[in-house]
Amino acid sequence: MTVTIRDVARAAGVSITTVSRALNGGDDVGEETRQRVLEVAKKLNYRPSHVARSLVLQKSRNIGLLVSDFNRGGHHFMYDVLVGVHDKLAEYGYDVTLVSTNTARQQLISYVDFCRERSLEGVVVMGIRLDDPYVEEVVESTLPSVVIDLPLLSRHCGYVMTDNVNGVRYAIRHLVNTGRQHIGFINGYSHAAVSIERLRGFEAAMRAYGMAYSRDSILHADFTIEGGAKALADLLSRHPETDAVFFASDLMAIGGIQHCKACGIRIPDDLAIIGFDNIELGRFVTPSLTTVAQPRYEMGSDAAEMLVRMLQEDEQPSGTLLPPELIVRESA
Amino acid sequence: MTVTIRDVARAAGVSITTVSRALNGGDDVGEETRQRVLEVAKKLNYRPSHVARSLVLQKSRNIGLLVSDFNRGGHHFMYDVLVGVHDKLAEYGYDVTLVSTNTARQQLISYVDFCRERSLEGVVVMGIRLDDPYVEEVVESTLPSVVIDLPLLSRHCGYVMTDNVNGVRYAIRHLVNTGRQHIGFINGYSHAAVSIERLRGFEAAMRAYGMAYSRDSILHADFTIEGGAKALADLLSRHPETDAVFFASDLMAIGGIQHCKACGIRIPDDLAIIGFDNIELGRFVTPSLTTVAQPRYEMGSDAAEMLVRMLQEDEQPSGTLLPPELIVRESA
DNA sequence: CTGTTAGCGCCTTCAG
DNA sequence: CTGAAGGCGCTAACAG
Repeated sequence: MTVTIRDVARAAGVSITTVSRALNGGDDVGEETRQRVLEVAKKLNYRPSHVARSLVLQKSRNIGLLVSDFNRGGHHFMYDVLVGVHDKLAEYGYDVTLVSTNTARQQLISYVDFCRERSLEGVVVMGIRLDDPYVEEVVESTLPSVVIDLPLLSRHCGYVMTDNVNGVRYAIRHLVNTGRQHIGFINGYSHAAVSIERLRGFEAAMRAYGMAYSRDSILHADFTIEGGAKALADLLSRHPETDAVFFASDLMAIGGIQHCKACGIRIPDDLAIIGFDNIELGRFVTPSLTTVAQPRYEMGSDAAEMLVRMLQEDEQPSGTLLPPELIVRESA
Repeated sequence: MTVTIRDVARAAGVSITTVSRALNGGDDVGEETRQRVLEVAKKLNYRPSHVARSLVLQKSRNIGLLVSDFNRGGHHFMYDVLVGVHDKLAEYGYDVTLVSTNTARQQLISYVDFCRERSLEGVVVMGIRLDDPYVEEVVESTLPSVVIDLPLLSRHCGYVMTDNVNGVRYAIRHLVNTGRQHIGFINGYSHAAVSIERLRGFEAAMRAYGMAYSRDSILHADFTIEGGAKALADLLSRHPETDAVFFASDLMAIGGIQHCKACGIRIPDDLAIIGFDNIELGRFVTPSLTTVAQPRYEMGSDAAEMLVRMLQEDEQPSGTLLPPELIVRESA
């Protein structure tokens, strides 16, 4: 049925060894022998078995893409990252196997064991939260890994994420440059890693641009539309003088827009609004949303690249911050 | 380094064979022997190598998820389907490997050969178009496959897609039930498979509900927002009496909404609008979009299920139509 | 009930 | 330059 290296050897009248060498570019094969082998291999449409090769080489050239909480939202983000990971890995000749924490949990085995069973050489992790029980495993295991969007760093674990601090700074700078005086900030869950960074970015930027702000013009919401609307209502009741608000996510910002519409607040005339994430939706709301974009595809491909270097060049993992981009639309 | 079956055998004082049997639930092992083996295996944290097992069993328990045109538009569609495929396959103990047509093309090998190299037992195909050169290969190869959203059927190839005809019918029925008299239809590319079905559905539904319509109240656009807006303008200039329009995609429908806003046409009072796809965006536009939803996750998991049955029960592939759902919001 | 033997398809010393 | 032999980790007859 399937044609193996043995069939090629027989048809070419040489040994299996010679076929292996000819196909893998060994320099110790006669030129005409090699040609003959190549021809035969092609005629027979021979495909070397990756499984057999993996077994003997003890390398699978297969990398896991661990998705924590697979079926939760966050689609835009995940899909783009996934494509970036895949493309880069394919470029280097690695396959990618989908791994979900759910599956491992079901089978009651650790994710590292899950990967070991499959001889995965490394893992790109995405969608994981700081309070996820897997975090410890990822950081401490010797299985090479690169985490996306969470600053986990260890001997075998690197990360790639957006430079949140600068992302926030770009937004604030834009608001300052367009003459805003009273800038509020609606952040996400206070314990989320990105929230902490974005808060840091906000404070740093406000200081850097010489803007005063009070502690209670910084609110927290839950990353949802409703939460954003409610938080903005809150903020405005405390500080009616507010003329600009930076939201730590687009969804919350859109909630803010809806609130303004309902209250007759004009955007951006009365109030400027900037979000964070650049979800597709932002282009289509009215007014369209000014936002800070994360380079999703690049985050994936850079993570993949780091992992490959760890694997092939034995490079140390590191933390990479990717530059965000301010996308100016109508809302600010 | 890694603990193999041999280590377990030694530690338990039995032969490799016995370990294999004990672990795989063979009934020809003494109960106490089995217990001892299991204990030792657990203590050593032994994990059987899938690679080795694949080689000897000639089964990889690995399925490819072929994504045509990977980096094209950020399809939420793709992501949901992908998750559905993964979950179902994981349930049955299959791994899923990402395969993109780009990669195969780059390596100048057919996608079937690509899968053969990796010993993939079958493939779920998504994002492929009727005019894709891979279609022929998918249909004719003996590699078991299930295609999503394209009715390809052969000895080794089944499909899962949304029942477009009924989806359209639900939309039309809703318009009729809410008293609309002059219903227009803005379809997608005329050669796209789904467009053909949706047209069929439209005509059948109009007939079934006794609604008159003229040929030129059926237009084609290109699935984009701009295209939808333009097509609607066209339609209304030809048929000013139109009081409802069904769009073959949400994006086009949103274009329609924008056009109406620009022209002062009130939705749904003057004109009812229904889309197709249930993209996330639809919930957030104003007015929010009534639309026909496809069961994306189920499409993925059903496709996976069919494939598993083809593999395990040697079942014939078939064509499955999944029921769509009308989601009524403000626009109609 | 248990161990021995023979591979799965491939790569890699080690001898010619 | 080429081939023979051994083995990667595991399973499956075939004997005891």
